[in-house]
Amino acid sequence: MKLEDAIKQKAFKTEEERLVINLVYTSGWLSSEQNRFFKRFGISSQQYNVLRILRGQLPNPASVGLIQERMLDKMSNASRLIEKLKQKKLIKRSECSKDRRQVDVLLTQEGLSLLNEIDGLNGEMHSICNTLDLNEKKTLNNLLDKLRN
Amino acid sequence: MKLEDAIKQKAFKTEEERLVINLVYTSGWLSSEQNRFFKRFGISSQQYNVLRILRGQLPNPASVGLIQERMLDKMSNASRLIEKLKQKKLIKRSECSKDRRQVDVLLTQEGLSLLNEIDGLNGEMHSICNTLDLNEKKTLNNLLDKLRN
DNA sequence: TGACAATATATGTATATACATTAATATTGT
DNA sequence: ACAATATTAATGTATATACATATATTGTCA
Repeated sequence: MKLEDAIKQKAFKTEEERLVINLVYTSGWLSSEQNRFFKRFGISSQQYNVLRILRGQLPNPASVGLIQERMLDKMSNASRLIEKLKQKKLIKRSECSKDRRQVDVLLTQEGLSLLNEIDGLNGEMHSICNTLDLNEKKTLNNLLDKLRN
Repeated sequence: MKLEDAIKQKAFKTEEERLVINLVYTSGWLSSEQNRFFKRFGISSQQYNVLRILRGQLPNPASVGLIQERMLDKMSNASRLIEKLKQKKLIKRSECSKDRRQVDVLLTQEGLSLLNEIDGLNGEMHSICNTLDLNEKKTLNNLLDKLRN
């Protein structure tokens, strides 16, 4: 849906104003889509992000700090997400022997299985951008990179 | 910063995967930028959104439902945002005489003044997209519209 | 060594989102 | 008219983010 119709606004003063509002609106749309996808697995998209980071470190554990550093949103609170994932038995936590301030966080077999299950549905998750052809996806990727500079 | 460096991931399997992650990452980045901008005014970007919708209705009041409908993120909870804005004396609420289920929400003079103050800094708020030239902004606007279809 | 700074993680509080439910009021159909 | 249904807003609970602070441990340097 065109932005103006979606938020029932007639026009925007400048291209900049429209872009900022378009970005905010698209963020919300994306977040809804993502959460809807992950809901059937009983996790949030943020928790999925943590699980993927942990898989990327296998067979090694990861510290909370490393997870936080690699998270898509750097300001979020890895500590509490990890606590939730532990309650779901998708990860385990243990004291790091080399530095007792740190904790070793490691995927459980259950967590790994869940990731594998989700992998099988990656196509479905990525289908949210099916409205764009390959060139448009590349252009959008480049523009988003450039925007953040 | 390039996405791969930002989240310390070497490569993505497909353009779709990179795009989805890029969108999520850019959403978080944008949200941080926005909240940093609005912080000095003592409001959140979501509360600003509500104030703007109310100004758009002036001199008429708006119902909670109308606000919710026009919000950038449709799933958020207008009722509680309105309560926060009322505490800050930026809006006032009164029972709607035509339909006693509804409430009339109206900007106060204080709320209107705040919006005017923020208007003066619109340039600063929109400067987050200064890294793009006008054509790129137009292209990005179009691609975001198309993405959500 | 011993004081002080730096680091890693956890936690408290405030705000926002997601979803279900409740309460009051309005509308509809017979 | 009145019973059933729909609509509007508020609220309860769970999750996540933003920021400040607390606690334990490690590192540094005089």
